[in-house]
Amino acid sequence: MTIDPRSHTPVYVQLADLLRERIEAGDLPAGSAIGSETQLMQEYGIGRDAVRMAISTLRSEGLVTTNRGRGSVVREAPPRRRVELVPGATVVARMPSGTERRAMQLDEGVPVLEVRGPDGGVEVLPGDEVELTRPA
Amino acid sequence: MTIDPRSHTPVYVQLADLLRERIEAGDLPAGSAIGSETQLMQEYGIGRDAVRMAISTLRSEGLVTTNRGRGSVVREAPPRRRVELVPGATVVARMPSGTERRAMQLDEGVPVLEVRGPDGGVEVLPGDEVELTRPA
DNA sequence: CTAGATTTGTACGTATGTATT
DNA sequence: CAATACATACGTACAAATCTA
Repeated sequence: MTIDPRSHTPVYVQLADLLRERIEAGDLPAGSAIGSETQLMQEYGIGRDAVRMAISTLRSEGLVTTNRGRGSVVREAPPRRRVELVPGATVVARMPSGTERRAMQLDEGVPVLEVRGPDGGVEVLPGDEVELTRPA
Repeated sequence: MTIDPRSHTPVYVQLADLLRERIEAGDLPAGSAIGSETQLMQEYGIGRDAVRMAISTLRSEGLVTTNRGRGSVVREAPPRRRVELVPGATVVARMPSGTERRAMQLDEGVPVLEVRGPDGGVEVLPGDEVELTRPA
């Protein structure tokens, strides 16, 4: 699979799709590097903008994490703990605000679960560490 | 509140924080325009990159939606329908993949709820249209 | 420990395409 | 048709964090 600069689909979308496939196929396992910006630029003959936008897309999908000076690696999702939803509770999923995300130390592309108990109390849980359950 | 280009916090983060505050304070109600890129560039004396990165941040938080030729407006969240979590079900929240997002016509910054029933069947729900409930 | 190379982050510029008004 | 507005994509430059020799 390669990239066609004359396609109607943007170059950065093509690169994002390509990398996403490789990740979901297990070709790029969790923790492995996806290549530096310079490498990807040269490998596909595209500009830095396109590379950065592709990586940004994958970051916002929670597929990779990026660190300055180190590069981007396929994200390793933390183990999920089961949280039982108590009777009378309601839940909504949403993205955290910037300050919220920094405070909870969430990676980009990780939603939160807002659980409202029957007493009206609200609890905000990291969406990548939790699996909600209703016991049988 | 204004923007300081010499601050250690990046200009685009400052602008995103500023606009987020105005949105959450109700100063910019749902449906209202946040101003064009050119307007924001001139108003704060910053470059187009900084403006676009700030808006991109808010988009990925689900706070605004952007349309080509029209501009960015504060996002109006659709009404949530209550979905009862059946006994024995489990739920995780995650971001949709690019193809998934396009197929479900989800705005940027909107997570999905992946509900696994006791029979093993999986259902993916739009995170902005659903409120999960466990009846009392 | 230091110096340099690598890598991403921020910020600017230009140009062109596409959708809406 | 023209003006406006965002999208894509290229370029440059410098800063900051990390890694390596």
